Amino acid sequence: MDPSEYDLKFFHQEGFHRRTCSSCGAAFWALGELDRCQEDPCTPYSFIGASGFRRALSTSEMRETFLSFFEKNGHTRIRRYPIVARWRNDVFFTQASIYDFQPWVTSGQIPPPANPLAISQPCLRLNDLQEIGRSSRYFSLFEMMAHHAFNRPGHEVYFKDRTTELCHGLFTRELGADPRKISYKEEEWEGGGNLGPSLSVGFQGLEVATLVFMEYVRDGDRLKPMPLTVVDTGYGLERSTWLSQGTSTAYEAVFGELYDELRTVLLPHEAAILADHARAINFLVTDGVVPSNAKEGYYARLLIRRMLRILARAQGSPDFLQIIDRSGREIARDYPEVGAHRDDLRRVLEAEVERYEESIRRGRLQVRRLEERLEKDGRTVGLGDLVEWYDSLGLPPDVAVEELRVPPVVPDDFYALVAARHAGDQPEKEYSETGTGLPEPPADTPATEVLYYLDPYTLSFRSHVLWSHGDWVVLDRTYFYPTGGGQITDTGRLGEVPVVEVARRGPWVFHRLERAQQFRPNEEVHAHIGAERRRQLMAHHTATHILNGALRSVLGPHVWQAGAYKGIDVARIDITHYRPLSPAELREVERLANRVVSENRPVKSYFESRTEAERRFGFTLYQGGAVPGKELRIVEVEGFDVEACGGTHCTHTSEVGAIQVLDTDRIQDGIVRLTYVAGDRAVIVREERDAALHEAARQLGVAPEKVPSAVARLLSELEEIRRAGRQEEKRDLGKLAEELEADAEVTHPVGHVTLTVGRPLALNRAQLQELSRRLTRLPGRVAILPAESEGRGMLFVGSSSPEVRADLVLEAMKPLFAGKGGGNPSAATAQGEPGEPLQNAVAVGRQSVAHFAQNASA
RNA sequence: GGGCACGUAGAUCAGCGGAAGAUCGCUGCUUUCGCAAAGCAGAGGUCGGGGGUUCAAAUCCCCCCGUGUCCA
Repeated sequence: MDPSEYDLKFFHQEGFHRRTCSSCGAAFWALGELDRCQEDPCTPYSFIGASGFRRALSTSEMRETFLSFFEKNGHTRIRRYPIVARWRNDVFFTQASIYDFQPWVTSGQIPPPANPLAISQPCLRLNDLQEIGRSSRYFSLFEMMAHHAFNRPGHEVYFKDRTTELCHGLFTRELGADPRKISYKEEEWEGGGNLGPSLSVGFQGLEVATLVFMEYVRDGDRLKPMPLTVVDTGYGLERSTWLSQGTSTAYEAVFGELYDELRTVLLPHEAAILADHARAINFLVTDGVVPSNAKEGYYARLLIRRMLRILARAQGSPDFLQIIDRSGREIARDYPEVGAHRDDLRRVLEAEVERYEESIRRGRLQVRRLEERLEKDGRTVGLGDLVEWYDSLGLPPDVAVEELRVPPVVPDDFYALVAARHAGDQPEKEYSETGTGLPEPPADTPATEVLYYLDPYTLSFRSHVLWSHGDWVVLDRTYFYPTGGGQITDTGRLGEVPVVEVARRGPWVFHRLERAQQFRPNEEVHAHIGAERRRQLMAHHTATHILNGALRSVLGPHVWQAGAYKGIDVARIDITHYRPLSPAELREVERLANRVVSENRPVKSYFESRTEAERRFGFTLYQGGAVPGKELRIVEVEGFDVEACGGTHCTHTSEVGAIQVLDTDRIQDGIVRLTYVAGDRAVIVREERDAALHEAARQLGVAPEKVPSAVARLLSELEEIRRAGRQEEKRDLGKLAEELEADAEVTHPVGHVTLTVGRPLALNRAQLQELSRRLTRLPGRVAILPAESEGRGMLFVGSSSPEVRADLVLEAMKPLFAGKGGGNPSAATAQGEPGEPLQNAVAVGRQSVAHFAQNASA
């Protein structure tokens, strides 16, 4: 980066000088005679025991000081975004304040909610978990305070000079830091293909803020200026608070009493981890994460299990749920939404604790069993076993060791060994963007005016062709709904040509025709939307909102929509929930949903500013995931459910007709799918089910409500018949065995072996086996049993004599009837040719038995 | 999204190419005033599903489904 990038007017006006750190060699700007940058490790912490600022502040006070300072300086205060970044598909969590505005705002596609703005954004970073408690300043969840400005050409808000001036003003005038102890270190920032200069703000050994100026796009080796430049700042709330208090670690400053209490029964780093994780878990679950074994849910589980492991080791430590609750109350002072659903949060976590305990219980059993088995072979459990147990059973090594009589030594790099097992894992597949198959109209093509938002009942309209290519047509205005938000496309026709698909990309709505048709630019077309299909889609979409509301009401506010599909035949909603729905829960959900339908509540769809909508309804608006834009389209089922949604909806709930859930399914740990129908489909499904039930009743000759008991009776009868059949077969075989034994050949005096030879009967393998078993029940018995069925010959040899090995007898017989097979000393079987060869084989079998019996006794 | 482990009697699991087992629980009998316990006897299994290899598959291979777990 060119040094001139950092050569700010502000620095010169204030009398800053550019220096080089004598320790790390970095260039920095400072007022006084500093010869090192003011960051660790070049400068040691100098605020421990003495506040670096005018006075000690709590995190609340620090946050408020920051936000009101920037308000005074022309910024708009913005509410926090969820820490689960639902509006992005490249990350799970909000890891910096700028994530809130990526990608739509930073790319210029939509305007920011305010400009400039100030925010304090809770962020989650889980890559340095091991640092928490070891280092004195790491957190999994931290708040990044920030002021952002988005500069468009011709509308510059502010950039480097003003940013630095504001930063300096905050620390010196507002917070009272000694201006001569601040250093602005020159750095480079790069991310997401963008880059620019940045300044790292150091004070008394601590990096307290970073000022990033997103300015360039990387284009090969060259840098291109960005059309929209962005001021991206980040001020650590926890670090600033720590600095103001001068406590020995940041944890004491941030977690206060809770940390002190935990400290009395636990080691310092354990107390820090517990307080830290408890705060992160509160935010995670509040923002809609249900602990699970996949995706964002796994990180919640990871944090929970880390806490539980520490608590399991420590004697007399407080209860997990109590710690969570204590932490939650603390957070609720600043973020009331975190405290609002404490009971629900407790239920979610209770379920998770149970699952953990079950895992550990199973793990312990497994460990004990395996050690016993190994001991029989004179072996012991090795380190590899521990790694395997952790990886596949989730059993931590320290727990496994407790169960072992002869435990292996657990090395410090145990978790590196686990990681090594995952070295060859495939990375996640690239996300494929939708709408990429669409043609590209000329850039100056005007936008399509979308009218389906205004009136979902207009199904016939006039419009003009803006552009057409092959079978794709872009209109100047349209009521056609393009696939989106889980709702599938409208169909219909343009003039006489059927429209089979509608898609949206950028400012245009594309209509795909059944066949290519050339339209003149500006040609007027009469468009008609397929009414029945649209009506069904509207019913399904409104039903989805009603069900979602009912699910949240019945199961609790941890329920979030994790995906949805509104088709013609069925609709689906996936929700976050920690266990399968019980039949009683499902019944309650269905009843509530249908009551809302029959109450005929108005369903209002309207646009509202994002800020106002979020203020009124909170983030549960974003059930459908990301919704860009300054204005949100709100769909409100009056008094029941409010969501930001772009779909077409009924105007009254009674138009939904009825909601019938067809099936529930656990599609992933922590995600339950409901498949359902509404509107005309619900009627049809009900008719079909009714007809099927009546047909079953007719065939059974009972009333429909008696079908279950009739079927149950039928099934038990069937079972009885099968049992009787099996017994009869046994009896038959028993009789046959007696017959055969009656004319058994007794070979003696040699060998004391009694040989029974059967006749070729139509018996299968299992029957022959059973017969042989009966014939060789007494010691010293040998049976040679031929059978013929389906043109094939079969032989079974059974022996209870140690002198005559069934497999060797069979071996002698095999060549005579082209038999293939084998067995063991007590039973052997082969298949081959039937008829005479089989008879010959039997004859050889007799000789073979005699031979073995004689040799043995000789 | 990927790796690994696991699906066998109501429960917990063993068996890992040649005749489906153990422990607990269940039923009946013996014993007891009754219960528990003990002894004896018995019932209970499409060995997750579907393909394949083999004379023969719970067992080996492939594909699904389900569960658990670790990691992104």
